[in-house]
Amino acid sequence: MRPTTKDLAEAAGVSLATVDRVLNDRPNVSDRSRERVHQAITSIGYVRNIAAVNLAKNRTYSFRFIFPTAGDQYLRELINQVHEASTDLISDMTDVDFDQLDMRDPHMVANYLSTLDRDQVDGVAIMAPESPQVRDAITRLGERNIKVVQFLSGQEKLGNLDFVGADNFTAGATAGRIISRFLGQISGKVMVIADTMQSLSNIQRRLGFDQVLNTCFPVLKALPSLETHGDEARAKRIISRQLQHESDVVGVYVINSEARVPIEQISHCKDLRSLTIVAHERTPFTEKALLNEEIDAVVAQNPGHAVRSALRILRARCDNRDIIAAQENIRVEVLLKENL
Amino acid sequence: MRPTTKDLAEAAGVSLATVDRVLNDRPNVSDRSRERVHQAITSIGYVRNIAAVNLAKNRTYSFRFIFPTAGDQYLRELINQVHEASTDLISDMTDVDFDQLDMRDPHMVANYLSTLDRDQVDGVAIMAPESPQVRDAITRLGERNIKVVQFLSGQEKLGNLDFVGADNFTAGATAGRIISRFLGQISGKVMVIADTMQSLSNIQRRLGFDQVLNTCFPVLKALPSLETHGDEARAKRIISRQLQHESDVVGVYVINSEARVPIEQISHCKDLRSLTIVAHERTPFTEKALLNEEIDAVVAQNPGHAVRSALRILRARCDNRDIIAAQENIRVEVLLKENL
DNA sequence: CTTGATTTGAGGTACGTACCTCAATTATAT
DNA sequence: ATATAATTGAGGTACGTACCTCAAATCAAG
Repeated sequence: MRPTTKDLAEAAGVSLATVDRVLNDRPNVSDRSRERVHQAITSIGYVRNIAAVNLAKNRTYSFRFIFPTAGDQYLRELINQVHEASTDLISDMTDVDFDQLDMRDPHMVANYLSTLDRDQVDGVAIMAPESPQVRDAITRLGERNIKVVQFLSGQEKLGNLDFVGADNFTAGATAGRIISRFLGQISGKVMVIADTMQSLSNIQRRLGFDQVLNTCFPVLKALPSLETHGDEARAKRIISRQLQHESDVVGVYVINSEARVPIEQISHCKDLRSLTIVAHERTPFTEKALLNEEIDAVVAQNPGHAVRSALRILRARCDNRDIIAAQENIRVEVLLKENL
Repeated sequence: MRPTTKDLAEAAGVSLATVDRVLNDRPNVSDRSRERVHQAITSIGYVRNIAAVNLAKNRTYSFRFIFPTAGDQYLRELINQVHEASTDLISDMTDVDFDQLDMRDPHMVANYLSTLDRDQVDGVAIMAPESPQVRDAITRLGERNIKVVQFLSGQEKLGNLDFVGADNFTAGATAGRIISRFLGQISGKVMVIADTMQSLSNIQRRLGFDQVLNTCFPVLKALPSLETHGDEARAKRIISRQLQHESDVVGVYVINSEARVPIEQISHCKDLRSLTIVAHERTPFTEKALLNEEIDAVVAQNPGHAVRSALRILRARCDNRDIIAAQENIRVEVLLKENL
């Protein structure tokens, strides 16, 4: 049988009340008593029974994901994963929900965050772009003791805020290597398409991509980023124009997670199979395109892992527990036709 | 507040005792009462409080991994992961340990399994090759109500036994696509090296590999598998002989998880960087070789995920809970220099 | 030594569920 | 209708921890 607090009290030569005071950081304990309890903990190998703690505290957890309203298939998949996590965690005294905000209005986002109440929400996972207002609002969340993790965006480590998501420089570099190795000795130009280059994630991916192409594969030239702003008409215009101007495009890299629109536009001008195309994130579209061999590889981060990781981190922060860094590291995955 | 058994009894119009009988499948409950309780469960949304259940049952879990004695770096990493999981789960009333057996002696393995006692072990994760004796012993473990998952081996679904591990056909096919795409239009022969081709996993990887090469990349020819039997001298002999006989070897595929020995042998005869090499599993050796660009890609399954997945499944089986299939699916990962 | 503050111990209740006993009620077979 | 079996309810204890109160013991300062 595992030692209990009672055994611990006995081993430390103090009363249960004192053990309780030490374990829960209550005042009025002499240094000597505290020391003796801590020694006893290691000597008899006492480990708190979490089930009993949770029961006694009768604590429930309530976490919320905050997503943008925009977004196509990948966002939908993230929301699915939140739903799944929600049903999985219900027996764990944890409620999970989400909200969607228009991230183009930082003032509104900050406003929303300032209305969050500690009585209703213990922690939030927020997928929002950098902005001073939002940053301040997040800081004030922390002051109200609402835990925050930055979710798949930002990553500009503000303070000691937790971040969940793959490293975007790595993701871009991985895309760069795949596109280059798949092209072999073929030389030419590579189109780079993004929704926006304002976002830190996209900038970092671009940096990683360029670094690999420049240092390892100088026969390839990466063109300046085209920004679609999520606008289908604009995408069509700028993509077709570039394809007319540049004669020897041999590859395409779609930086942001919603690859459907740009690649559909390219398919109107060129045979996709004649290009080497790398996109990000597994979606119904990228899956189908991989199977059709219309695109060649997808660099992805597992959305289910990301959601669960964010929740584990929030939970650990609420309990003042350490997080297992190795487990929370979101990998940059490479998906090919075969390993979907 | 969440409804408790008391609320449930009230809602169902029965006593707490009857609710308890229904929830824990005890005898002597009329169909009518059972029905009313079940209806009340859904109508008030009752969910068992797991913390309280665990506390009341005061149950501890004890799981054991069973590994081969042989093996090099990948096995060591698996053992590390078992240690980590062990410390992570200690606060979850779960003990985790492992044993190593000489898998070349199926009789001894079967014997070991037959000595396992339900009082000491609730479940085992076995990494053992197929064999009639072992299969029988596993069946008898089930009869003694010890839960079993097949771990990273076997996969010949015997009965409804759980399997943890990536699909090996997929893994081989993925290796095939990478090696072929990386070679581009280069034609030539591809060496295939394994420790043994007796193992089902290796056979399946080879099948997947051949399928991709044959159907998509006919300019490449995969040579017959070389079997090293884990013997360094033998590896040296057969590898150098093949490299002398076959003039146009352009790629190498190492099927089994311990790539160190075969690739070191190849390096004595050829410049590794002039070959396109794909191996399996992330180990200190493959990591270093990827960074040096001596090997080009690694097809891997995350050992930490695998260990945790096996433990989650064993735990779920002990509690007669369903498993979340999506979460337990071990992915075939592709590792390049950039996304290590 | 006295006074007041700090520290300690004893004992209680609570959390939600499991599991037990025993008596009371209801259903079924004869 | 009676005997027997099946079902139900009431009430208890237990799990390990948190958190509370109150009195007793110890300590520090004057």
